[in-house]
Amino acid sequence: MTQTSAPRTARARARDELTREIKDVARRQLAEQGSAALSLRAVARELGMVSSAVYRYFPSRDELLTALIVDAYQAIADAAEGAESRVRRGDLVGRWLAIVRAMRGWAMEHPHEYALIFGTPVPGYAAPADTVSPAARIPLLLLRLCIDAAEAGRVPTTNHRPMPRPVRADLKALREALAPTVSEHQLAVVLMGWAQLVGSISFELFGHLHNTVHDYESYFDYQMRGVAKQLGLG
Amino acid sequence: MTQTSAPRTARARARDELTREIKDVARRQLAEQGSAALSLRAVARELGMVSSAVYRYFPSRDELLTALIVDAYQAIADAAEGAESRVRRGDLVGRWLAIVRAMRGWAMEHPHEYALIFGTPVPGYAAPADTVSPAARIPLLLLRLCIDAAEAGRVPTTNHRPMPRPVRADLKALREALAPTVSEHQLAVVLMGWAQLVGSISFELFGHLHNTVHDYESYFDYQMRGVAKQLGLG
DNA sequence: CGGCTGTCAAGAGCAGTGCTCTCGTCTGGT
DNA sequence: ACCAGACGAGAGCACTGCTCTTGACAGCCG
Repeated sequence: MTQTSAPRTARARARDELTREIKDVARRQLAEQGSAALSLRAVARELGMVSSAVYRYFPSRDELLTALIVDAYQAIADAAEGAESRVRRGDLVGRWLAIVRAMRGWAMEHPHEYALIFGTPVPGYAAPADTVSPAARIPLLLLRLCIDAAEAGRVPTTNHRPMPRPVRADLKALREALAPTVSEHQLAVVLMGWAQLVGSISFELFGHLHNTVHDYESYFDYQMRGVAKQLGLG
Repeated sequence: MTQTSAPRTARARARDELTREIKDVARRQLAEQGSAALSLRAVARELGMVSSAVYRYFPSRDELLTALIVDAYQAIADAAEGAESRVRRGDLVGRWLAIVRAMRGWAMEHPHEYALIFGTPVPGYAAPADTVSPAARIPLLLLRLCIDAAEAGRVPTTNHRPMPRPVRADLKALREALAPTVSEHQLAVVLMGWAQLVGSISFELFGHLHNTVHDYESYFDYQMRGVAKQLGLG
């Protein structure tokens, strides 16, 4: 019953290792040609095994894809958290910029994996429960940032527009579940900031700014500084 | 050499009709199961022909998909333009809301077609030139709206942040090519508004607001009114 | 230590895909 | 009336995800 990192039996060790190898090869193929081109048979071929053997480790192609999705969520969240942690906690704008730049950087380095988690959901595929907690890491990171901002006395600059009742109700429930100390307005602003962040990266990555903007990085920075201002970070 | 709407020969007429039928069936299959499930063979089967015959009309599956993409761009632009045209031209916020609501409505009715044009680009697929002009229709519509706003003396509410030199250069080139009368700042704001609009619809459609927001329509309206304010529409 | 049980890789096979090539047929313009 | 070109049908190739069966091996219990 020892849950140590070293698996008990040689069989179990081999199984873990092979599972990891399959994921690694799959991730490489995914990175090179995109999710649609990810083929279980091709993975098996590259590993020198037969396709049916892979099914001992992943019951279906979708299952393998889900494992990669979870990994991708973790990887981009690691990048964001890592970058943010290296900034002085009092520097709110710096923390925000660290997060968004890390996300954009990761997305540029792993476009297909980014597309896997923030692009069109794969057809007829419903995200399993395993994905929701990794997916929430960055939003929660942003929320903590805004809580710190609130504690420092900073509030969103957007003039307080009247909020429709159903929106207020949704945000109230969310607030009570996640962060009782922030206001509905702050939550609304952070949610919009999150959408704007992901939308911005996707826009660039999916080519919607082609022939429109050329210095993407400057434009992204400019845009994200604007969002930081909206968030009331500085 | 008569370029009339009625095709010359019976053969040409049959060809046009069949081309249209193929697109219709393909669009239906696309709407039902998404782009990945679009199969030339299935389309052929439904039309009572053999798969190779379809290749007389579309040289490849990608070519058929491109035709559907162009149609989708035109359809959503038609919806947006139609809705906007029914609003009094002096009502700037009304025109903006008409456009964004029409876009969202069309997206909800045709999620897979929306995903085709605003989601992850299909793997290894470079948008052909035929798509760029239909794709630009809505951005240009928004630009005209902002020009009207400028003529009415309305300017973006965002306090004029310093704009990095490369961003200003990009926007200057864009401005001179499209709308010499607007300022770089207005252009920047309309570009961000466009990104926020598409990002917002995609976020909802791709399920990123699951368990977060429940009354999507109210939230969307609330958010888009905020963007209207940023755009300086009212 | 021996046998039983469950895991494993391998192979064959099914149904489906995009796409190509060939082969008759029929049509439209000369 | 003829003939090039368009057309539909069919066979076939290489590929996919996935299932089932078969035989070999490892790990556990008596």
